[in-house]
Amino acid sequence: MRIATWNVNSLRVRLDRVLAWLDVSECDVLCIQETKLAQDAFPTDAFSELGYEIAHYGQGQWNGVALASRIGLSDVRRGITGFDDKEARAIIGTCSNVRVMSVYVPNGRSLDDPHYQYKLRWLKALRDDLGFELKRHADLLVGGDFNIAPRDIDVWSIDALQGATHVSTRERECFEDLLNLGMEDLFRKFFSQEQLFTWWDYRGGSFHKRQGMRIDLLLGSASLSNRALWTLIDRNERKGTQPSDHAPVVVEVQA
DNA sequence: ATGGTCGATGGTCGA
Repeated sequence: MRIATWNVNSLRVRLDRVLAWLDVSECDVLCIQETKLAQDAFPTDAFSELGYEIAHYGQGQWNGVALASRIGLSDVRRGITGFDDKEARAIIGTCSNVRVMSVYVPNGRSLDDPHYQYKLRWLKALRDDLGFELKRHADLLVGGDFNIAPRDIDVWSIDALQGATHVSTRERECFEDLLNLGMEDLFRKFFSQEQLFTWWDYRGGSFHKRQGMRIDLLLGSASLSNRALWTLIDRNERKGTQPSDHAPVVVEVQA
């Protein structure tokens, strides 16, 4: 069973690339972020032609998360339980007995911005919701754009990012709280190296300067993590015509 | 070569 996460930064612009990538990557489940589409505007037919069912939580021009699955998709829930969120940032469903959530964690903007407080509150609500899900589903996977680099080795230069979001202590503590539920950062189960990234800013040629961050993550519960076989970041998808600023991340799990 | 890039939008804002 192959599961991936990808912040596509507008599915309207990225549709052909996403479909082409699904065709070659042979993913069973894809967690999508930043569809930037209204709920009913998702191009469901294009995905069904490839054999994927869709569950979309759309908002309009911002945010928007979705699940695409070719191994079944049931018990879908939108948003985070007990958290009154105006933004479409989380959707969960069951794909062949694995509970899969696609999340788009708030950016935070800057440490003194109200959006940063929203980010911290959002992460605490996510922790509570995942605790709830873990009681019912031993096999849980959360894929998404976390907008957090878990450790200093996950950014191109910690010195250049002093005082910025994505690396601050408080948000990293919130991320650790997710792991403390019994979740594992699956990429780090296989790779300990630094300078391995999933996102590169469009500005200033960051990709070619190798200035990025690892903020797109796949978290697996213990029972799922134990069956993880391999993982990769498909950084080729950051190249070519009209790429997203994020690369997809894939994990293969023993069925 | 006096300049940051995209995508939503149709003013700028968000990332």
